[in-house]
Amino acid sequence: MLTTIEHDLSQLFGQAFADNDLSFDFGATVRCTRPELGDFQCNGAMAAAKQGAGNPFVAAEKVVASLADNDIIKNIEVVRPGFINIFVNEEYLANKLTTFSKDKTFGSAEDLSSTKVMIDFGGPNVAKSMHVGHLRTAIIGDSLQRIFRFKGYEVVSDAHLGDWGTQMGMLIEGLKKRQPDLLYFDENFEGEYPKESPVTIQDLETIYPEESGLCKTDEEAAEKARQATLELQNGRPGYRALWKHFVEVSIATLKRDYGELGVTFDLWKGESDADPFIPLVLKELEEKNISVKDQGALIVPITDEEGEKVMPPLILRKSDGAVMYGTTDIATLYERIHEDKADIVLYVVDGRQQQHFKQVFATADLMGMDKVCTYEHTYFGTVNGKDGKPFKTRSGGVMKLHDLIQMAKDEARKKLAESNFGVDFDEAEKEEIAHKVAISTLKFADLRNFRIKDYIFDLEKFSEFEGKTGPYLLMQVARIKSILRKAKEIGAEPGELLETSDNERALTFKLLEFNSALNKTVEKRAPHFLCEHLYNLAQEFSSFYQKQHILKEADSAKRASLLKLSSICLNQLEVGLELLGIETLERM
RNA sequence: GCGUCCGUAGCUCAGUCGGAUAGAGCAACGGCCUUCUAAGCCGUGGGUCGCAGGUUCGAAUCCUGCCGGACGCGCCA
Repeated sequence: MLTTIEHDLSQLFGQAFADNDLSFDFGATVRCTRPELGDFQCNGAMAAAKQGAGNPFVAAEKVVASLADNDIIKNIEVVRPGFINIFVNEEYLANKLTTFSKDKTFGSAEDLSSTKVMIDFGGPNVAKSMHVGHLRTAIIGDSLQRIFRFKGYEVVSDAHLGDWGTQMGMLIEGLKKRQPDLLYFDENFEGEYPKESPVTIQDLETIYPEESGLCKTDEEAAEKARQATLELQNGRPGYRALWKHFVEVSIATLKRDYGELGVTFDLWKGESDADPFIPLVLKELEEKNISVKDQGALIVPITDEEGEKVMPPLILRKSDGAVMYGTTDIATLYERIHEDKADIVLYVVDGRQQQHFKQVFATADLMGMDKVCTYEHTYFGTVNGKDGKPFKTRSGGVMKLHDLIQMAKDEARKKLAESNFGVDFDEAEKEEIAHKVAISTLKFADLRNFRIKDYIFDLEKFSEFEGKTGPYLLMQVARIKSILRKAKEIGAEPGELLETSDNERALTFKLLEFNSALNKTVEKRAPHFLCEHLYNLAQEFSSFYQKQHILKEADSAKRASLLKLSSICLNQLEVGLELLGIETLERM
């Protein structure tokens, strides 16, 4: 079992506290906030004092005096009011890093394969092409699925297409207006419908916004769309056949867009797949007296313990009989629990839907689903433009994802052309570099911000290649690879890690922080902790490599050790970037 | 009106189950390429952590109130 230094020290100190009749938990030891004072610090004595253990300084000294013999601590000091500062010895440090580096996951994976996590992200809608609004859920969701798998969970991701709501009725009515003679609209038709779709994705992308706009002002058109939706849900054959074409055409395009981003899903299910479970859910809700009729609709009132209404109810059936997305969400959750046997379901969906998920989850709780499953709205903030309003193009339109990627690529190409590098690279490699740099820029710029907060994403940010960015990390990876290649050419290979020197100390500690960064990422479902770690790691390497010329090191054992340290660093950077969904380059 | 979230350097953001002197990137200024990739490294300046109370040996972090901003609020998703 691999244990971190923090863990080893916490055990050691915990025992010392226990030996003084104080709680073991006071032994919790963390990295020191002030590196010049120590590598690690234990603040337990002060916490103990608060709970009546007397003078914290005295308590700390007692604890230190009763520490067991160990090979970890080089130097220890008690500072008022009761801090215990620890320096660890160099040999222990090198051994620790050697042990961790031998594990593919740096000791962070656990056997969690019996816990099934379903991650619902993407949520693209049929007939709508991907735009910036879909960027966050795709990037964050994809990163989370990679991270949870890496940690050892069984993970299933689902795109959960928006394919069952009123927009389907709008599309049907919109198409009927344009091509009324299609046999899908003939109620008396009983033959086979064509395999070939009557519409392209371009058609759908034209029809949807027009109809959607129309329904906002034209009550008659809106009513027709609602009616068509209901008929579709009730199984009218022509509508079902048509709808299937809409979905297939859309998925093909979505797969292309997600492919460009490097995002994949295990399942391409949609709201419609929950349809068979809707009757089951409605029946159970009725039998348990959870649902009630109200103003012609079937609803679930959301109340607190006293029965006071705390928010609007969840609407299961509209007064016209059609179901809503809350209904399909409940039915989907039901399916995920009863069919898929999910233990945890994460919804990586915009924070503006918090109330909706509270309604859905409250209903699920009433049905007792919380007894067998944990469900969370892993929400994220809005992507805003420089004006603080949701991001738009200069002309005020919605920025398409594809265009966004092209812009980032153009900038990357420009930057590559300006630099001294890559002059001898062929066009294909330059193109690969431009693509990976562009994707890394977009992904890192998004992931480095704490999920739940809104953030400003302006055009300049796409072309930001300096500082705390994706390309910076790709650069460090390329540099280390280059060093290792050159080392190989002169016959130098990574070898055994020697006792950690002063210049390697910060880098070594940083490498050993991978675990806690990853655990925090998992615990909070927030990849920015991992981003922060990887950036700091890359910086530490840069700093280390600037101060010490590896290939010019005359002592071959020392050189082998430095190469080893570099290769561990490379490995951790590559593993970490992969968890963010960022692909690395051999050179750039 | 009710509810949710946010307010940290000129700008963009970390840090928030209480710890020591609040960090990073960008922008500004000053150094470093005949030396492993300068998309880099080293350094300088820059802060009433929205405001006011409270709890504590100790508060950006916890509690209360206020101010400012974003978002959501029965038959769209």
